[in-house]
Order: sequence, then C-alpha cells, then structure tokens
Amino acid sequence: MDDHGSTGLAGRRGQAARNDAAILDAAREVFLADPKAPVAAVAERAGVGMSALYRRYPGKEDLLRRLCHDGLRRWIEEAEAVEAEPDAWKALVVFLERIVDADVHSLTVHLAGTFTPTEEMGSDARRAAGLMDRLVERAHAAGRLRRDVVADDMGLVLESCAAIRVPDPERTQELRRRCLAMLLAGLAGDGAGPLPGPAPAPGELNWRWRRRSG
Amino acid sequence: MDDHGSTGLAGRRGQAARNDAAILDAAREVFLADPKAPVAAVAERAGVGMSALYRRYPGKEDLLRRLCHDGLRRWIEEAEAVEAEPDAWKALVVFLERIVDADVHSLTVHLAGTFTPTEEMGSDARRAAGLMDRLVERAHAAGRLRRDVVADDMGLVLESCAAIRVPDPERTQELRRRCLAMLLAGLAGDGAGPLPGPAPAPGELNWRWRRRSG
DNA sequence: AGCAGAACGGAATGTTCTGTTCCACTGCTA
DNA sequence: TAGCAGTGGAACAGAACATTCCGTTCTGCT
Repeated sequence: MDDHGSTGLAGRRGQAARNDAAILDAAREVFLADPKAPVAAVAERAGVGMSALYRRYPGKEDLLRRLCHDGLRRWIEEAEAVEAEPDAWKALVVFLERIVDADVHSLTVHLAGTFTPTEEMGSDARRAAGLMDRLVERAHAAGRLRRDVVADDMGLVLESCAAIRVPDPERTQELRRRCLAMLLAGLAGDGAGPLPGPAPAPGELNWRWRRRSG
Repeated sequence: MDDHGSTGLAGRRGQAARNDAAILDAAREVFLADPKAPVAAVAERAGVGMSALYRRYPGKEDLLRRLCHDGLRRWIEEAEAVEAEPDAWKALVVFLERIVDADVHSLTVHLAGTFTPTEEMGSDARRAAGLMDRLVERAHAAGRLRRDVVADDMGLVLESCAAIRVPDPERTQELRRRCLAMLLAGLAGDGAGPLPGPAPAPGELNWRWRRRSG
C-alpha cells in the first residue's frame, strides 16, 4: 500500500496525520495553560471529536506522558545542538533562550505529577542533567559565569522565566526574554555580593517527579 | 460586657478569636499552594469544622477575596514602610525582599480571577502601583537602577520569584531569595546590552484581574 | 462499481469532587 | 441555671470529568 507521501494532504490518511499533529499542538497549548485542564478542552481546541483523541491515546495520562517526554527529548536535542558552539557563554545563553522560547521547561516540570513516569523518562532526565552540568562547567571554565552559580541554578532561571505568562503567546515570549536577560546580566560577572543561601541541590527543583506518597 | 482582653486565650471567645486566625492562616497556605483547592482542605488544615468557616464567610469566594485584599494591604504597608529609607536602592531591595518573603505577590496576583474584585480593591491596586512607581523613580534618580528598567518590570521580578516553590516553605524562601539576588545583580548597573523587547506595560501582568469575558 | 472498515463527531454514562446546608451537641455568659 | 453563640462533621445537590458507545462518512482496495 503506497502512502502518497506520508504527510500529504489528500484523503483520509492525510486527515489522520494532520489530526495527529493538531491534537498534540492543542494538548500542548491547553495543558501548558492549565495542567489540570479537561480532555474535552484539548479536543475542542484541536477541532476534533473525542474519539479522534481516544483512538490515539488509551487515556489522558498517556497523552500527558507523551507531551512531557517529547519536551524532554527536545530539551536534550537543544542541549546537544549548542555543544558545537565554541563560545561557552554563548552556548549557555542560546540554550536557555531556546528552552524559554519553546516553553519546554513547563512541559517537563509542571506536567510532572500528572502522570506516572516511565523508566525511559528517568534515564532521559539523567542524561539531560548531565548535559546541563557540562554546559555550566564550560561556562565556568571560560570564566564567564559567576563562580557561586551551580548547574541546578539554571532550574531556578528556567522556572522563573516559565512563570511569566500573559494571554498573548507572542507577548509572553517577549516578556520571558526580558526576564531571562535580567537574570543573565545578574549571572554574568561577579555581582555586588555572593548569592545567598545554599544553592539548589540536584533534583531539588524536580520534586514534582517524586512518586506520590498518598 | 467586658472582653477579658480581645485576644485572650480563655473561653469560647478566645477559641473563636483563635479560629479566626487559624482559618486565615490555613487558607493562605492552602490557596497559595493551589488556588483551586477545595474549601474542605482549608477547614482540615485549620483543624476546624466546615461550620466554623461558613460562620465567618458567606462563601468560598468571600474568603478568597479577603485573602487577596489582605495581601494587597500588606503590599501597600511594606511599600510605605520603606519610603523612610534614605538610600533609594536599599529601599527598593528591602521592599522586594519583604514581598518575596511574605509571598504577597502570589496572594495578590495568582488568586485574582478566582473571585470578582471589589471597587475598593481596585483603588488599592492603583495606590499600590503609584507607590511602586515612586520607589523605582527614586532608584533611577539615585542612578542605582539600570535605565531601561521600568516600574512594571518589578512585576516580572516578583512573578519570577513567586514561581519558585518546593515542598518545604523555609527552603522555598531561601531559593526565592537566591533568585531575587540573581535578578537584582542583573538589575543594578548597566548590563552587557540593553534589555530586549518592549517593557511590560502598566497592568499587562495583572491580566487575571480583568473581568472574565465568558 | 461496491464493499469493508478505518476514522470520526458528539451525545450518553457513571463516577468523583465540591460548595453549601443542616442538625445535634457543647460549655461559656449573664 | 437557662439560653444561645459557636462548633464538628455528616448529608445533599449539582457540577465537572474521563471514558464509552453508536450512528455516520468516506477512503482505499478489489
């Protein structure tokens, strides 16, 4: 059976393929705005019925998991992409900008806790942490990052930027960039005094990932 | 009828007065953690029954409103308190630290949208904005704040810090302080380049306050 | 041309969750 | 000591939600 090109527009096959994407896009938008949003909201936003959704995912949790895992993979992808950049500081900055622009942090952090994670997600998360470590280490070695900043502080930075949200998505992105710029200016060079408090410990900001104790 | 001292510990009167505070404290904790939390969670946390709650507030919305308005008043209080500080930069920093420590920003911003605001709250909000303007203006005049930062950028800062949250409240406060310090270091002096994008417009970050259009 | 079934929209269903009310009880207060 | 303000917690009604089901459409293959 020929496929007429897998992403072609014609026929039922194309419709289905387009729905695949529409559902994922809608789910991203809806669940990023409110992680507890009802499934029906996703269907409505995607312009499809409930059955189109349940044909693809056994349940809500599976959709959430998929969304989160996709975000995690994107994270790793971006982190690997900037490793080629020779300027360590620029690599870090570009990476953070990309994560902030794509709203990947919310995807991987705020969605956690709404589903039970796979083992593969666990190992991917470890891999991601390793990449972040290296990125920060390089920036330190280049002397461009203030010394009392640790890799897990980047979690603080991303969490801060992801918190900015206004109804218009494009404006949201602009404001987040502005927030990131303020943080970066504070991160570079040595500030007036040392940063207060113990630095965030590894995994401390990912508490939503911990298995529910109830 | 004598009162034995209005906050005294003895008897039914004292019990009631203590419950007043317990309910407000519990409500703050619960609703800050999740603005959509059920009322029963507040009662449980406060260690009281439902009737103790409904005797004081006609409904959930009234409790939320009260919480938010209290936060707004606290905001104004803190802003007025630092006006006496002669060092403009220190005034701004101390103010931000106090707001972050007391988690007042979440109270006034994240709770909005869960109730319909009073007119008095509207005027208080305007008053608060005016105080922020003056605080930033002073810091600018003293040359301690980078020139392309506007008053509404403080909303960005507070939103960022308020987003940091871990299960332990004290640790949360430490991490927020750290986040604030990074932002302040970036805010002081002129950074590497100008801040990107149009600065946040007045009221742009308070969109939750806008009346629901549905 | 004609059939088998993949894909779909959306209403129906059963269940959980929540705001609010109600009632019997307690122990100050006057 | 009589009365009632104050209370705990169960009961209730209705909203919200994930999931299922059924009738329909239209493609892809023979």
